[in-house]
Amino acid sequence: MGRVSQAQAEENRQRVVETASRLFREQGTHASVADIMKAAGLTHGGFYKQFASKEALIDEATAHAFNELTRHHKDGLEQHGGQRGAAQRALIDAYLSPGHRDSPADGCPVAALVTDMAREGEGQEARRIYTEGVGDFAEWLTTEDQDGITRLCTMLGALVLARATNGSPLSEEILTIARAALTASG
Amino acid sequence: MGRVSQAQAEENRQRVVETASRLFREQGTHASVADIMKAAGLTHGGFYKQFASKEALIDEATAHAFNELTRHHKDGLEQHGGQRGAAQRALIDAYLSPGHRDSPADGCPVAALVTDMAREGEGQEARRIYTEGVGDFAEWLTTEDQDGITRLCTMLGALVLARATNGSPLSEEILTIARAALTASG
DNA sequence: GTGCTTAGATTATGATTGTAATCTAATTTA
DNA sequence: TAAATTAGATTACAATCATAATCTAAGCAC
Repeated sequence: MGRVSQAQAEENRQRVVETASRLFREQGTHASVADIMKAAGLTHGGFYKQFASKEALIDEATAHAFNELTRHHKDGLEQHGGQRGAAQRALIDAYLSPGHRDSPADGCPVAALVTDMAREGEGQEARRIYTEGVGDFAEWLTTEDQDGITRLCTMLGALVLARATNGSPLSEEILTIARAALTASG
Repeated sequence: MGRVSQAQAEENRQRVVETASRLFREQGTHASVADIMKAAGLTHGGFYKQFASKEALIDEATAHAFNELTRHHKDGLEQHGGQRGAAQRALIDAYLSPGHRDSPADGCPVAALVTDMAREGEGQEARRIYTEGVGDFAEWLTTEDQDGITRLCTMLGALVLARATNGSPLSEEILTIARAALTASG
């Protein structure tokens, strides 16, 4: 195939970013350019017409995932009529659900990318975005009587541990116990 | 060079396992066979004289790291004259120290491998060992008034988040706040 | 509508990967 | 000590990777 309209091209580019954002969360940033392009319905050679490098895509895909996360938090707050406490409790329940554990691709990027970011170079834009996102998430989780950072650590730790032990009874236990601990205190 | 004594060969093999155990924690299980062998002072071609596959090495290296962890816990308990509470407090302080954050290679395998294990196939021996290790660690952290699983989630979450945000002030904050939260309650 | 431009397909490149065969020198074993 | 064995080095292989040049058909400006 040859050329495509500007609008179509922009839509395709956006689909690549979305697809990458999902595959990176699912497989890590080692997910190959070829796989991403194929999953987006394109061929790998065309990639460099739209992106300067794979690193640039990682940056954009990370930003995209965190924008989604912010929107998700906003929506949650709206759905509970602006009541922060209720929205937080609902978030915790969803965060520590088997569904979220089993679908990292469209789940929390803080959890899905945590190890990839730790291994990324310190100068990467993706890391900057990630760090900013962690701060925002922690702030969002803060209540009068409990710190958001601690709550985030417990939630995230439980989720990644439940994923790593998935398939064993321990995985379910982790989700249940962490949910109880988090909803009891805050 | 040609052959080497059985004792030397066994020592070399063990060094490969130790080196792999460190590199996997530092770089993930994507660390290449060639890199591991080079770091162990050998050439990559000889690898398959000692190991059936890379997967077999991942299994052995994971087991090795968890044996180290168990020994570390035992030593900690001994150093505090068998007083569980004191040993636990010391462990938490060390776990959430900048030193541990900055040295994943000889740090906790539960934290370092968490994402790799989540992405590993469910049939892998390494996953079985990992899951078992998580259970042991949680049990070790249990007190009369607090569940070990929750404490482990908070500790591990804080460590991996501090690593992912390393270089920013938030990273230090995460360590400090999580340490305070964990030592206050238990 | 003609021609310039370009998104995406095709193909190529050099690096790196896991795996394996072959070689060689030294250790075993007989 | 001579023969059989084998740990590790060398080399090779097919697959996969990020990147890039080239091709081509269609959009777009004139």
